[in-house]
Amino acid sequence: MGKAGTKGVARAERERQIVDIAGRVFAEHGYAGTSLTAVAAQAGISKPLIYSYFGSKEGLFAACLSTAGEVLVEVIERTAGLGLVGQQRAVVTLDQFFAALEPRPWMWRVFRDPTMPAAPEITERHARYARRMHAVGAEGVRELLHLAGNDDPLDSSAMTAAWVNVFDALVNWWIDHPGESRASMTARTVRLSAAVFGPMESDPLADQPG
Amino acid sequence: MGKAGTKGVARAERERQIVDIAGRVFAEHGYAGTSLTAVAAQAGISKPLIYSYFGSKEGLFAACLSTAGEVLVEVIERTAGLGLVGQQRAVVTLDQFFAALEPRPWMWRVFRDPTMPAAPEITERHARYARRMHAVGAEGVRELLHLAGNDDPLDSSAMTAAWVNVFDALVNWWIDHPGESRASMTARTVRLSAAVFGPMESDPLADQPG
DNA sequence: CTCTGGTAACTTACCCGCGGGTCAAATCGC
DNA sequence: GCGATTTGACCCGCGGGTAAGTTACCAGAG
Repeated sequence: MGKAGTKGVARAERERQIVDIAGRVFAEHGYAGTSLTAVAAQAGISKPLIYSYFGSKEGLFAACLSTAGEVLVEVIERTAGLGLVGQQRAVVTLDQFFAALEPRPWMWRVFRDPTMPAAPEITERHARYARRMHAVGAEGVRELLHLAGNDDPLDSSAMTAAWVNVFDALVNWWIDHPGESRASMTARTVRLSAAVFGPMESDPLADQPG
Repeated sequence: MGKAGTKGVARAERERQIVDIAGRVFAEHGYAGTSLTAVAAQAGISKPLIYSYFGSKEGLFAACLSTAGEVLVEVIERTAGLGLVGQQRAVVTLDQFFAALEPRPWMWRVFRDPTMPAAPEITERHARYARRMHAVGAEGVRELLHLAGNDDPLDSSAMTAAWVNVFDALVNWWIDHPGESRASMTARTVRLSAAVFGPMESDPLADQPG
């Protein structure tokens, strides 16, 4: 594009901007289907700048992955700490996730990208976040199964995978329906949860943080 | 590898073999992450043979996709025709899918490959199968929601997406646990379904086809 | 039964563009 | 001037795709 030379954008700020745009592209086409030329074009900068800041395509993806992982883990652990149970816990967790993903929906898809590189640096980092999130989800699932008299660990494992994918479906459905607000999505999950598990006693969202 | 010249394998048989191996590789690495060189190596043949039979990488994927689509649509439509409802319908459908996927588990992942090429020839073919499957699933979901007094079409759409992903989770969990037989998977879904929806009145698998 | 041509089944060797990655220079703020 | 920021131009391997030749099988002709 233009000439060389600084445009007065500090490194930290530029890095944030690149991560945000790269996240969007990775989310749309997957890691394997994304070219850094495309990312650079989207960001309005040149490819070598990305390499100068992130070292490699994997490095850039790792930065996006860390951003996503930090946010998602924070949300799920904070929500789990509220001490809710059952249906209410599920609905509030979803609501908090929608809130966290509203500004950057790409985080979810990047975190679950099936074409993620197999480099140990990436897989280990991903596994660290995934393990923490999985632990929280599995705890809730065990609780639910225990109430039904089921303590089979493999049942719990399969059910946790199913629950995570329900999550995934709702987030993706939301991304595919940009007209829906966070509030309307949460109301929807309340209705759907009631249809599956039966109605709840009280308003599940009373006194929840914004 | 060896010399040129026919090895006495008829075209139809070779095509089946290539589709089966390509399906496995596509399922493992996704369309975007798969190279035909790798597929040819796996199949023990050379790359031009694949091109001579399938024309292009997209053509090969289309063949895998059609194989998967035909099988999956047949299963879901046949099962829907049994006239079951609610929990029983869900469990029996899963059981029939496990049976159909047992010999070629790659079919499910290929059909749901998010890195699938965007060529109209592919997307249209996929959409045709997906629409038929989706229609069956959506019908069951509408039924369930209607019983709970909910007739919102968007709720139904979101719930159908969630249900399909539950499916996806269980199939992938199965693929990741090769020790599990179809029977043990089905027993597991019965237990999990009971934990979520409450126990069923009768044996859901009485008199079902093998 | 053999010879011969045709065809179907294959392979080696290659082309070419795309995309990851690098170098050295150019430009700007201070 | 000096360092941080930024770029155009380039290298190179990988992977999709192709051209042309090689081998085996199977007619039918003699």
